[in-house]
Amino acid sequence: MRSHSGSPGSAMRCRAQYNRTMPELPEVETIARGVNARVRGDRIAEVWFGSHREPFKTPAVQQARGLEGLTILVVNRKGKHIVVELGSGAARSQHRNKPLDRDETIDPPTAEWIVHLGMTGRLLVTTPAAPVAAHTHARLTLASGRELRFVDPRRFGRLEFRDLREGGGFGAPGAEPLTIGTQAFAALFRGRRLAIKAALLNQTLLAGVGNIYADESLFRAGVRPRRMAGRLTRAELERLRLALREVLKQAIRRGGSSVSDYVDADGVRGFFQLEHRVYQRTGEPCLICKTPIQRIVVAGRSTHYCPQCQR
DNA sequence: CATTTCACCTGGTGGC
DNA sequence: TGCCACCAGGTGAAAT
Repeated sequence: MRSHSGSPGSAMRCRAQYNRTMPELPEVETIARGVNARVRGDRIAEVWFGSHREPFKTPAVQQARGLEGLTILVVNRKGKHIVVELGSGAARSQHRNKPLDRDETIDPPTAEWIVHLGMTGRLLVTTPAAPVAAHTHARLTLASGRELRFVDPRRFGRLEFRDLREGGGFGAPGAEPLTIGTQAFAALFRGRRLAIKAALLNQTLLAGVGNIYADESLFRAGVRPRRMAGRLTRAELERLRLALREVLKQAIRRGGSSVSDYVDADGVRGFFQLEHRVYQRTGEPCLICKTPIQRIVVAGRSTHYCPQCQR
């Protein structure tokens, strides 16, 4: 057993280890927007799947068969999932010269391609000639000549194909943190006996919050990560809701400017690191009160907080 | 049922 | 130089 907390060496090691932000709600939102801008309206001409084992929720053969020939109507986000709406594209020609808004579809979708990036997944739009990165698991050749590629070294990502004629569309189980209201937010945690941090990470309650934004929002709300969720006061819950919304919005704003870098190149880089007030700042002084930031483990995840500012 | 723990997976890193 | 243990974390299954 080796303790980590407080050692400046370990904090630096952690930082150096990741030059890419984990895909949580803001990153997925940014990626979905970027990919949408590049591929909407394009037709999937040919599909290649590379992995033999199972990073896929739907078997690769079935996905390939389903995807080929369909037109990408729009790319959206639900929680941490990227949802690619697909249709026959039959009506496409009538609209060829008409600019499309993000949420406008040409015709009703007949299928969906769900992409979850896991920890290290990337969804890239490239030329077919672009070098194929290691751990490329899927390549969708588009009629325009571009390629949509799914790359995921750690294989925590998931790909799923849904035929909407056979079943319903994908719905994230949890509420959207950007739009949930005061009462509904409070109701999520009522009577719950687990740590608030664990509750924030539970995707069936809130969809899209991961380790970074859980820590950052708890810091901004002044709430300790280990507090029992059901024991938070109304005021604390409202502070948390607003802090979470604010921190996610801020990250999305920041991400917007780096979309082009991301989609064509190599990942979500430098999105939000500079804004981190507690995440991976173990041992460094709190930006408010100078108290060293503490690292503990909650719900099996490294958790960072200020013992002075968070009660 | 609610909650907790753990396996999955790879690359970067430090220690020896 | 090389080898190896450790660790990051989203998710879902298994355990409690």
